[in-house]
Amino acid sequence: MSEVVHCCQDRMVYESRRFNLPQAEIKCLMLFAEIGQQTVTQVAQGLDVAKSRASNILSDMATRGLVSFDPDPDDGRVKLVSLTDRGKEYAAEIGDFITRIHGAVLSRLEPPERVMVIKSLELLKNAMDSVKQQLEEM
Amino acid sequence: MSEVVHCCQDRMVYESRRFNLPQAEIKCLMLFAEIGQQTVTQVAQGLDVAKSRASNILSDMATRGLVSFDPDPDDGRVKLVSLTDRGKEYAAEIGDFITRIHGAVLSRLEPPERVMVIKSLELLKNAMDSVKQQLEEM
DNA sequence: CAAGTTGGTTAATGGTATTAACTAAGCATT
DNA sequence: AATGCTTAGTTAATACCATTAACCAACTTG
Repeated sequence: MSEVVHCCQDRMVYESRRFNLPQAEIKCLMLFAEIGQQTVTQVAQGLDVAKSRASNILSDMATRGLVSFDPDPDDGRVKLVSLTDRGKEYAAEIGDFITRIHGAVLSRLEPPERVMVIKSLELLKNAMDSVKQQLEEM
Repeated sequence: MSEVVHCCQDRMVYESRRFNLPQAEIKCLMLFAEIGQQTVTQVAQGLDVAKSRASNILSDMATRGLVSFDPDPDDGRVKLVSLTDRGKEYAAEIGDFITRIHGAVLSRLEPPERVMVIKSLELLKNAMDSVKQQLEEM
Protein backbone atom coordinates (compact mmCIF):
# COMPACT_ATOMS: atom_id res chain seq x y z
CA MET A 1 0.00 0.00 0.00
CA SER A 2 2.50 2.57 1.14
CA GLU A 3 4.60 1.46 -1.80
CA VAL A 4 1.85 2.35 -4.22
CA VAL A 5 1.64 5.77 -2.64
CA HIS A 6 5.38 6.19 -2.73
CA CYS A 7 5.39 5.28 -6.39
CA CYS A 8 2.83 7.97 -7.19
CA GLN A 9 4.98 10.51 -5.41
CA ASP A 10 7.92 9.32 -7.45
CA ARG A 11 5.92 9.95 -10.58
CA MET A 12 5.46 13.56 -9.47
CA VAL A 13 9.18 13.90 -8.85
CA TYR A 14 9.88 12.42 -12.27
CA GLU A 15 7.43 14.79 -13.95
CA SER A 16 8.94 17.66 -12.09
CA ARG A 17 12.43 16.87 -13.37
CA ARG A 18 11.22 16.03 -16.84
CA PHE A 19 9.39 19.30 -17.32
CA ASN A 20 11.77 21.30 -15.20
CA LEU A 21 8.96 22.72 -13.08
CA PRO A 22 8.21 22.47 -9.36
CA GLN A 23 5.52 19.94 -8.51
CA ALA A 24 3.22 22.65 -7.24
CA GLU A 25 3.28 24.40 -10.59
CA ILE A 26 2.54 21.17 -12.42
CA LYS A 27 -0.48 20.55 -10.22
CA CYS A 28 -1.52 24.09 -10.85
CA LEU A 29 -1.27 23.70 -14.63
CA MET A 30 -3.44 20.58 -14.40
CA LEU A 31 -5.95 22.54 -12.37
CA PHE A 32 -6.16 25.18 -15.07
CA ALA A 33 -6.54 22.51 -17.73
CA GLU A 34 -9.61 21.39 -15.83
CA ILE A 35 -11.10 24.70 -14.79
CA GLY A 36 -9.78 27.51 -16.98
CA GLN A 37 -9.77 31.10 -15.80
CA GLN A 38 -9.86 31.38 -12.01
CA THR A 39 -9.22 33.76 -9.14
CA VAL A 40 -6.29 33.32 -6.79
CA THR A 41 -8.64 32.14 -4.04
CA GLN A 42 -10.16 29.54 -6.34
CA VAL A 43 -6.70 28.22 -7.17
CA ALA A 44 -5.94 27.97 -3.44
CA GLN A 45 -9.09 25.92 -2.95
CA GLY A 46 -8.41 23.81 -6.00
CA LEU A 47 -4.89 22.98 -4.86
CA ASP A 48 -6.00 22.73 -1.24
CA VAL A 49 -3.38 25.14 0.04
CA ALA A 50 -3.40 28.49 1.84
CA LYS A 51 -4.18 31.56 -0.23
CA SER A 52 -0.70 32.88 0.39
CA ARG A 53 0.81 29.71 -1.04
CA ALA A 54 -1.35 29.99 -4.14
CA SER A 55 -0.33 33.59 -4.51
CA ASN A 56 3.35 32.63 -4.45
CA ILE A 57 2.96 29.74 -6.85
CA LEU A 58 1.07 31.91 -9.31
CA SER A 59 3.56 34.73 -9.19
CA ASP A 60 6.38 32.25 -9.84
CA MET A 61 4.40 30.88 -12.74
CA ALA A 62 3.87 34.37 -14.07
CA THR A 63 7.65 34.88 -13.97
CA ARG A 64 7.97 31.75 -16.08
CA GLY A 65 5.38 33.10 -18.47
CA LEU A 66 2.88 30.34 -17.78
CA VAL A 67 0.01 32.45 -16.48
CA SER A 68 -1.20 36.01 -16.80
CA PHE A 69 -3.26 38.19 -14.49
CA ASP A 70 -6.20 40.32 -15.53
CA PRO A 71 -8.23 42.61 -13.32
CA ASP A 72 -11.84 41.64 -12.76
CA PRO A 73 -14.01 44.39 -14.24
CA ASP A 74 -16.69 43.74 -11.62
CA ASP A 75 -14.48 43.74 -8.53
CA GLY A 76 -11.29 45.73 -8.13
CA ARG A 77 -9.90 43.30 -5.56
CA VAL A 78 -9.90 40.12 -7.56
CA LYS A 79 -7.34 39.03 -10.09
CA LEU A 80 -8.42 36.66 -12.82
CA VAL A 81 -5.65 34.25 -13.66
CA SER A 82 -5.45 32.33 -16.90
CA LEU A 83 -2.91 30.26 -18.80
CA THR A 84 -0.81 31.97 -21.43
CA ASP A 85 -0.26 30.18 -24.73
CA ARG A 86 2.99 28.88 -23.33
CA GLY A 87 1.12 27.68 -20.24
CA LYS A 88 -1.43 25.90 -22.39
CA GLU A 89 1.31 24.15 -24.31
CA TYR A 90 2.92 22.94 -21.12
CA ALA A 91 -0.41 21.85 -19.68
CA ALA A 92 -1.19 19.87 -22.82
CA GLU A 93 2.22 18.20 -22.80
CA ILE A 94 1.97 17.24 -19.15
CA GLY A 95 -1.61 16.07 -19.50
CA ASP A 96 -0.50 13.90 -22.39
CA PHE A 97 2.32 12.46 -20.37
CA ILE A 98 0.02 11.57 -17.49
CA THR A 99 -2.50 9.99 -19.82
CA ARG A 100 0.24 7.91 -21.38
CA ILE A 101 1.49 6.74 -17.99
CA HIS A 102 -1.98 5.78 -16.87
CA GLY A 103 -2.54 3.98 -20.12
CA ALA A 104 0.73 2.12 -19.73
CA VAL A 105 -0.19 1.00 -16.23
CA LEU A 106 -3.63 -0.18 -17.31
CA SER A 107 -2.24 -1.95 -20.35
CA ARG A 108 -0.18 -4.10 -18.01
CA LEU A 109 -3.35 -5.51 -16.53
CA GLU A 110 -5.74 -7.98 -18.11
CA PRO A 111 -9.08 -6.31 -18.89
CA PRO A 112 -10.95 -8.07 -16.05
CA GLU A 113 -8.19 -7.06 -13.64
CA ARG A 114 -8.54 -3.48 -14.76
CA VAL A 115 -12.16 -3.42 -13.79
CA MET A 116 -11.33 -4.98 -10.45
CA VAL A 117 -8.50 -2.56 -9.70
CA ILE A 118 -10.58 0.46 -10.52
CA LYS A 119 -13.48 -0.77 -8.45
CA SER A 120 -11.11 -1.52 -5.56
CA LEU A 121 -9.66 1.95 -5.60
CA GLU A 122 -13.16 3.33 -5.45
CA LEU A 123 -14.04 1.13 -2.48
CA LEU A 124 -10.81 1.96 -0.76
CA LYS A 125 -11.32 5.64 -1.21
CA ASN A 126 -14.76 5.48 0.33
CA ALA A 127 -13.55 3.41 3.25
CA MET A 128 -10.69 5.82 3.86
CA ASP A 129 -12.94 8.84 3.65
CA SER A 130 -15.27 7.30 6.15
CA VAL A 131 -12.45 6.57 8.60
CA LYS A 132 -11.07 10.03 8.09
CA GLN A 133 -14.38 11.64 8.91
CA GLN A 134 -14.71 9.57 12.03
CA LEU A 135 -11.22 10.59 13.07
CA GLU A 136 -11.97 14.26 12.60
CA GLU A 137 -14.90 14.01 14.93
CA MET A 138 -12.71 12.89 17.82
CA MET B 1 -6.57 7.30 -7.56
CA SER B 2 -4.84 10.55 -6.78
CA GLU B 3 -7.43 11.00 -4.06
CA VAL B 4 -6.37 7.77 -2.41
CA VAL B 5 -2.80 8.97 -2.47
CA HIS B 6 -3.77 12.35 -1.14
CA CYS B 7 -5.66 10.70 1.67
CA CYS B 8 -2.60 8.72 2.72
CA GLN B 9 -0.57 11.90 2.82
CA ASP B 10 -3.29 13.45 4.95
CA ARG B 11 -2.94 10.57 7.36
CA MET B 12 0.75 11.39 7.73
CA VAL B 13 -0.08 15.02 8.38
CA TYR B 14 -2.66 13.99 10.93
CA GLU B 15 -0.21 11.68 12.69
CA SER B 16 2.39 14.38 12.68
CA ARG B 17 0.04 16.82 14.43
CA ARG B 18 -1.32 14.20 16.77
CA PHE B 19 2.08 13.11 18.00
CA ASN B 20 3.66 16.51 17.64
CA LEU B 21 6.54 15.16 15.60
CA PRO B 22 7.72 15.88 12.05
CA GLN B 23 6.69 13.26 9.52
CA ALA B 24 10.28 12.29 8.89
CA GLU B 25 10.81 11.41 12.54
CA ILE B 26 7.66 9.34 12.60
CA LYS B 27 8.82 7.35 9.60
CA CYS B 28 12.15 6.96 11.30
CA LEU B 29 10.57 5.63 14.48
CA MET B 30 8.64 3.08 12.43
CA LEU B 31 11.86 2.06 10.74
CA PHE B 32 13.47 1.41 14.10
CA ALA B 33 10.45 -0.57 15.23
CA GLU B 34 11.10 -2.83 12.27
CA ILE B 35 14.87 -3.02 12.30
CA GLY B 36 16.24 -2.06 15.71
CA GLN B 37 19.79 -0.80 16.14
CA GLN B 38 21.20 0.66 12.92
CA THR B 39 23.93 2.87 11.56
CA VAL B 40 23.22 6.32 10.14
CA THR B 41 23.82 5.03 6.63
CA GLN B 42 21.35 2.20 7.14
CA VAL B 43 18.73 4.69 8.31
CA ALA B 44 19.36 6.75 5.20
CA GLN B 45 18.79 3.68 3.03
CA GLY B 46 15.76 2.62 5.03
CA LEU B 47 14.14 6.03 4.69
CA ASP B 48 15.38 6.41 1.12
CA VAL B 49 16.99 9.78 1.73
CA ALA B 50 20.51 11.20 1.50
CA LYS B 51 22.89 10.38 4.32
CA SER B 52 23.02 14.04 5.30
CA ARG B 53 19.26 14.11 5.68
CA ALA B 54 19.32 11.04 7.90
CA SER B 55 22.06 12.59 9.96
CA ASN B 56 19.93 15.70 10.54
CA ILE B 57 16.77 13.77 11.36
CA LEU B 58 18.62 11.62 13.85
CA SER B 59 20.30 14.52 15.57
CA ASP B 60 16.90 16.24 15.91
CA MET B 61 15.51 13.03 17.33
CA ALA B 62 18.39 12.82 19.76
CA THR B 63 17.54 16.34 20.93
CA ARG B 64 14.01 15.12 21.59
CA GLY B 65 15.41 12.16 23.49
CA LEU B 66 14.03 9.57 21.07
CA VAL B 67 17.31 7.98 19.99
CA SER B 68 20.81 7.57 21.37
CA PHE B 69 24.16 7.09 19.67
CA ASP B 70 26.76 4.53 20.63
CA PRO B 71 30.18 4.06 19.07
CA ASP B 72 30.75 0.85 17.17
CA PRO B 73 33.51 -1.08 18.95
CA ASP B 74 34.63 -2.59 15.64
CA ASP B 75 34.78 0.59 13.58
CA GLY B 76 35.56 4.02 14.96
CA ARG B 77 33.69 5.78 12.16
CA VAL B 78 30.27 4.30 12.59
CA LYS B 79 27.64 5.36 15.07
CA LEU B 80 25.12 2.80 16.16
CA VAL B 81 21.76 4.42 16.69
CA SER B 82 19.00 2.91 18.79
CA LEU B 83 15.70 3.99 20.32
CA THR B 84 15.68 5.21 23.89
CA ASP B 85 12.90 4.01 26.18
CA ARG B 86 11.04 7.19 25.33
CA GLY B 87 11.56 6.47 21.65
CA LYS B 88 10.24 2.95 22.07
CA GLU B 89 7.13 4.25 23.81
CA TYR B 90 6.46 6.66 20.98
CA ALA B 91 7.10 4.01 18.37
CA ALA B 92 4.68 1.64 20.06
CA GLU B 93 2.01 4.32 20.31
CA ILE B 94 2.34 5.31 16.68
CA GLY B 95 2.46 1.72 15.51
CA ASP B 96 -0.72 1.09 17.43
CA PHE B 97 -2.39 4.06 15.87
CA ILE B 98 -1.49 2.94 12.37
CA THR B 99 -2.70 -0.57 13.04
CA ARG B 100 -5.99 0.80 14.30
CA ILE B 101 -6.43 2.98 11.24
CA HIS B 102 -5.72 0.12 8.87
CA GLY B 103 -8.10 -2.08 10.81
CA ALA B 104 -10.78 0.58 10.63
CA VAL B 105 -10.40 0.89 6.87
CA LEU B 106 -10.54 -2.86 6.35
CA SER B 107 -13.53 -3.22 8.66
CA ARG B 108 -15.45 -0.92 6.34
CA LEU B 109 -15.13 -3.48 3.57
CA GLU B 110 -16.93 -6.77 3.28
CA PRO B 111 -14.52 -9.70 3.64
CA PRO B 112 -14.61 -10.62 -0.09
CA GLU B 113 -13.99 -6.97 -0.96
CA ARG B 114 -11.00 -6.94 1.35
CA VAL B 115 -9.39 -9.76 -0.54
CA MET B 116 -10.09 -8.05 -3.82
CA VAL B 117 -8.71 -4.69 -2.68
CA ILE B 118 -5.52 -6.20 -1.36
CA LYS B 119 -5.00 -8.22 -4.52
CA SER B 120 -5.65 -5.13 -6.62
CA LEU B 121 -3.09 -3.09 -4.78
CA GLU B 122 -0.60 -5.84 -5.39
CA LEU B 123 -1.38 -5.92 -9.11
CA LEU B 124 -1.29 -2.18 -9.32
CA LYS B 125 2.04 -2.00 -7.61
CA ASN B 126 3.55 -4.48 -10.03
CA ALA B 127 2.12 -2.69 -13.03
CA MET B 128 3.42 0.64 -11.75
CA ASP B 129 6.86 -0.77 -11.04
CA SER B 130 7.02 -2.17 -14.52
CA VAL B 131 6.07 1.16 -16.09
CA LYS B 132 8.53 2.95 -13.86
CA GLN B 133 11.35 0.72 -14.93
CA GLN B 134 10.52 1.22 -18.58
CA LEU B 135 10.50 4.96 -18.00
CA GLU B 136 13.90 4.92 -16.38
CA GLU B 137 15.39 3.22 -19.37
CA MET B 138 14.45 6.10 -21.65
C1' DC C 1 53.11 4.29 4.35
C1' DA C 2 50.43 6.56 0.60
C1' DA C 3 46.19 6.35 -1.80
C1' DG C 4 41.71 5.46 -2.07
C1' DT C 5 37.25 4.32 0.15
C1' DT C 6 33.64 4.68 3.56
C1' DG C 7 30.84 6.84 7.60
C1' DG C 8 29.24 10.88 9.19
C1' DT C 9 28.66 16.03 9.63
C1' DT C 10 27.98 20.75 8.02
C1' DA C 11 26.66 24.41 4.87
C1' DA C 12 24.28 26.18 0.98
C1' DT C 13 20.35 25.98 -1.62
C1' DG C 14 15.56 25.30 -3.05
C1' DG C 15 10.83 23.49 -2.77
C1' DT C 16 6.53 22.98 0.13
C1' DA C 17 3.45 24.99 3.23
C1' DT C 18 1.42 27.58 7.19
C1' DT C 19 0.16 31.48 10.13
C1' DA C 20 0.02 36.35 11.02
C1' DA C 21 0.01 41.03 9.70
C1' DC C 22 -1.17 44.06 6.34
C1' DT C 23 -3.36 46.80 2.18
C1' DA C 24 -7.00 47.73 -0.68
C1' DA C 25 -11.55 47.21 -2.24
C1' DG C 26 -16.31 46.24 -1.61
C1' DC C 27 -20.56 46.32 1.20
C1' DA C 28 -23.62 47.71 4.97
C1' DT C 29 -25.74 50.61 8.09
C1' DT C 30 -26.51 54.37 10.36
C1' DA D 1 -21.18 60.28 3.30
C1' DA D 2 -18.48 58.28 7.28
C1' DT D 3 -17.93 54.02 10.02
C1' DG D 4 -17.16 49.45 10.37
C1' DC D 5 -17.12 44.66 8.78
C1' DT D 6 -15.82 41.31 5.31
C1' DT D 7 -13.23 39.61 1.38
C1' DA D 8 -9.09 39.27 -2.09
C1' DG D 9 -4.56 39.25 -2.36
C1' DT D 10 0.36 40.09 -0.88
C1' DT D 11 4.36 39.88 2.17
C1' DA D 12 7.21 38.21 5.92
C1' DA D 13 8.48 34.95 9.33
C1' DT D 14 8.89 30.41 10.29
C1' DA D 15 9.28 25.33 9.82
C1' DC D 16 9.84 21.09 7.46
C1' DC D 17 11.68 18.15 3.60
C1' DA D 18 15.50 17.04 0.87
C1' DT D 19 19.64 17.36 -2.17
C1' DT D 20 24.42 18.30 -3.55
C1' DA D 21 29.05 19.56 -2.35
C1' DA D 22 32.80 20.00 0.72
C1' DC D 23 34.90 18.21 4.41
C1' DC D 24 37.14 15.29 8.41
C1' DA D 25 38.19 11.11 10.44
C1' DA D 26 38.78 6.39 10.30
C1' DC D 27 39.41 2.12 7.88
C1' DT D 28 41.47 -0.76 3.87
C1' DT D 29 44.64 -2.02 0.45
C1' DG D 30 48.59 -2.04 -2.64
